[in-house]
Amino acid sequence: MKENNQVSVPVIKRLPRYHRYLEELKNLGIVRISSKELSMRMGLTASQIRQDLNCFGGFGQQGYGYNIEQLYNEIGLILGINKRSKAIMIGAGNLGHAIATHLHFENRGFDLVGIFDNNKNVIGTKVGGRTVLDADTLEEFCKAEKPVVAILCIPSEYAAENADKLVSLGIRGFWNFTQYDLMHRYGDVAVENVHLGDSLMTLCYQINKLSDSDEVQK
Amino acid sequence: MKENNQVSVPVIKRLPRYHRYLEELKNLGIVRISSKELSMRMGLTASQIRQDLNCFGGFGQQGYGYNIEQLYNEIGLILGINKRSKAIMIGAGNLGHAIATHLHFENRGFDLVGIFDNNKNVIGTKVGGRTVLDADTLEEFCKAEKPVVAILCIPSEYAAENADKLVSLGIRGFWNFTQYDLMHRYGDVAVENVHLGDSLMTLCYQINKLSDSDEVQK
DNA sequence: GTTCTTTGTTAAAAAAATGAACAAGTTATT
DNA sequence: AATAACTTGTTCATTTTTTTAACAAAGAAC
Repeated sequence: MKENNQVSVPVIKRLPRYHRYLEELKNLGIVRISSKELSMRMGLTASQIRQDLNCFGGFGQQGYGYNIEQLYNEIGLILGINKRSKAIMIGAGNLGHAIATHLHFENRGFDLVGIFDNNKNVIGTKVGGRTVLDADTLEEFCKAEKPVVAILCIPSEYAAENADKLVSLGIRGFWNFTQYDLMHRYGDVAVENVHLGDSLMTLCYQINKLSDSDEVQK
Repeated sequence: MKENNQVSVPVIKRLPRYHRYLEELKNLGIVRISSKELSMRMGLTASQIRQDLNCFGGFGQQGYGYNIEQLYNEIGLILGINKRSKAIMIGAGNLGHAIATHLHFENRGFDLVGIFDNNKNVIGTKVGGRTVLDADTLEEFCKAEKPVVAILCIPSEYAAENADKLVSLGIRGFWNFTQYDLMHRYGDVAVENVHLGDSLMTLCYQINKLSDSDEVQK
């Protein structure tokens, strides 16, 4: 139970995965689980699980293990997904459209309260039950609604100017789908990048490495 | 120049980022750059850049630095994005549609040669200039075309069965957009996960941590 | 030809992640 | 009630990764 000092990023990144596995176990009707059993299901070590969880508190009991529903809720609390921070989306193109309709924001701590675009053909259309708003009304909207997170689904070349403007309008975090690197640009602004192009290139490297080693074996 | 021993994953994950910065510099017409200058632009140390690049070979020259175009090409070669591995997409829903039309596969080492779905309403429609094929013809298609990578844009509950089948049909890598954890399931199969839900939860954590520390300051 | 720059490389130190071990508390069994 | 079997929280050790520093060697600039 050491909430005082900062928890490392890799630990945080593992929390959603724990959450997913616990949800599945919960839905299977299983009540308790030991770190050992969970570790085997998840492909980790029991030690790592116990240490990860212990960054936030002792949720288990000796001889018993962890109560699945309780641990599931605790991790939800740690992640803060029970709160509903307001999010807006900038860019309602192909990708924005898919993100807006595909993701369950409400299960992950957010409310998607506005979708903006500057394309006259898109403004006014419905995306996942929400009407796409004119980007010109963004400032007005932000002053009224005070969203904290912006989802950037715009071409990379417009990322910097949009991000600067959004920060000035009170945005405190970005879900960044552009290639542009927002990190290190602002002080106290959270940035979560989804660089799909980078991800695809990484896969490319892995594939080529596999076929290289195939050739070596022959 | 130590190509013998395995290069660590974090290094590989940084390569696409170097590639992006170099492309930008190239487009600006800049010819050469030192590790020091690049480090300042990218928010890294010069030492780290030199060490990363040196995993693959000596691409620079003392007193000169790196030739941007050459380094750009070298990193492309390392990643293998000049080859064109065949990829297929499974699932042409919202997300699949967006991925297929939004990403430039051909710049990242892949050719998207087939898109499959089992929804009769989607089969036969065009997605990014490609006709969506019937999932029932997948086996036949794979035997003829021999794709190496599958992009999974299907609901998580169908991920396991589809992945097993695809591996048996010769697929050697997955770009996995489902929540399902494919890792550790097969031996020599590359998996690149894009867990959007996890990413959003991580952002949620960061946002809440920021506002917590705001409250502490007050 | 001298000075300046900057790499590739090695080494060392620091930080972070992972794994092993165990006392102490809980549950199950006899 | 006593004993055995489990399993956590926690500490310590190991491994991995990152960071930093240093410097000979080689090209660039003047």
